[in-house]
Amino acid sequence: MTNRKVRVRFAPSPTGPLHIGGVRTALFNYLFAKKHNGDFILRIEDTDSLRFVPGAEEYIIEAFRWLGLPFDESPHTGGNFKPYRQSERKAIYKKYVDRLLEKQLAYIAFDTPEELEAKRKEIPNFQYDASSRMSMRNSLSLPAAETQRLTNAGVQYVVRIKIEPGQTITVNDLIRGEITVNSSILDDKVLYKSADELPTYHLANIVDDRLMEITHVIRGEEWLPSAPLHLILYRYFGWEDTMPAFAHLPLLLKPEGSGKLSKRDGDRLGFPVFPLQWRDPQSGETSSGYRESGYLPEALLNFLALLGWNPGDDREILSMTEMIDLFSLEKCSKGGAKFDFKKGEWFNHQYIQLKSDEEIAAMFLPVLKSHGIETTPDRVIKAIGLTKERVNFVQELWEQAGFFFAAPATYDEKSVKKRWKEDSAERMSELADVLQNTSDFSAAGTESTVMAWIESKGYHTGNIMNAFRIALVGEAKGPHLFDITELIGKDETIKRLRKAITELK
RNA sequence: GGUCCAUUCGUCUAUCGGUUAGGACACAAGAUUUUCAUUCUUGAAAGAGGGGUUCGAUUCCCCUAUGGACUACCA
Repeated sequence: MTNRKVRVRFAPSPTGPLHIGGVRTALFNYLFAKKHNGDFILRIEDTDSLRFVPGAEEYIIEAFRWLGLPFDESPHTGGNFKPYRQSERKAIYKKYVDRLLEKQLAYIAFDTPEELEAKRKEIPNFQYDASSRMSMRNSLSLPAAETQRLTNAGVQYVVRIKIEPGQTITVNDLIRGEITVNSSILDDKVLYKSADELPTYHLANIVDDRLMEITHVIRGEEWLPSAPLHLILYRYFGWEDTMPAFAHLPLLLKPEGSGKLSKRDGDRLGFPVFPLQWRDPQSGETSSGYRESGYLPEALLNFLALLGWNPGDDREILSMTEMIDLFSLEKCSKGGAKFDFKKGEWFNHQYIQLKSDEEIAAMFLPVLKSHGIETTPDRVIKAIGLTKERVNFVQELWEQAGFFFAAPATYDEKSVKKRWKEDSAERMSELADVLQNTSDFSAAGTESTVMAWIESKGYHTGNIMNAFRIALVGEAKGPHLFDITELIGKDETIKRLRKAITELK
């Protein structure tokens, strides 16, 4: 087992958009695989025909493409272990179900959902197991001929695993150590449904992991309670020698209060819980996505990686190669992590600073266009160089740099009240004249001209400059004033001064 | 209810028996600045509680409390 090639899988169920917790699970799988030069596989677990949502699989594929986590094998990229969609593996599962039945490690049960529900109402804490199975309708309690008659008649049934009570089951978890339970607390889980000829998760999971030669199962903590069942299944099949190692990741929790992270939290606090925007085909309801909210995939991944894992030192900004290099399951924490989206915003800020002005400009161009701005790439790049350090998201660039491309439509009331003095209109008028006669309109040239003028007149620098800023920007914000004048140019600068003079008086 | 898992600043975390318990986000103050930000500096901020083991426990064990997951013919 030690010399087997590392192979891990991410196995989502196409029942809706990918949850951010799922993205993190996938990321950890990816990091682990790449760290060990192994394979990262996508397997679509669509064994629940009732909950299938159209478009969900495409969403998953698109999300991973955006995130930049390529699969070595998947329903779309193919591979040596196809098919990778469980609904296409029906025949395979049937074979293994029959094997369990033959070895009498599983049995056929005819109890209908209604009967089971009635039973649960009748008996508190009812469990379908060794203590109760003989009083139910199944191939263990019924005469063989009757079982035969019912199946022949096409009566729907399920196959249940036959759990031997009183056994001590110990599962070794790479993150948590040994977990021991008594098999008596396990119930005879359904492995297969005749209704759709599909297995349930538990059976499909074991069979596929075996057949696909998965070496490590890295999944969320919600699977911990069923790990003993999976171990028993491996034993029943006689596959314990190649059984994958298990690692159960801590859960992502609500930012405040208690409970696991849900879509509602995102709506309430204003952050996405899905990588991409999702429109529910049933309700038509739209949920926001990280991509549409302006997150850079690298930033999202870096942020997510540090929720439940640390590199072993104080570094926080880590490239994908660094994360792969440093990753280890031993460094994963055991406790759940509250989702601090504020820190996610900070990560995005950091990654925006890491990008070149050209790259950011390319992302900002559509935003400008949406505001009806036509301009040259060169101007956009320069404007971004002056403003990107102020923003967490590309979209915010409009607030911080929009005035480079359009004169203020309105003037911020507060700023005007505080900075636009009684004599401001008069001073700005004089300033406009001074600028009109300035030949060198570079930032340095304009600055020395204006400063000399202020000094010669004995004006208060702050008063002049603040009023000037309001005229150009519309409020008391923005980068160095003469960087703005240089970029918007002489004509526009003077035009904005005149406009402010008439509008603010 | 039962089973399992977890528990260090508000949050993410470091610490693998001996530390002034470190870093980051958020927060506060200060510096810088012609504005607002950024940036920089500084500050406040933690071992759930109780028993053990030990010369010595945040660290190991037990109990309690709290939180979480699971308990479907869902994954």
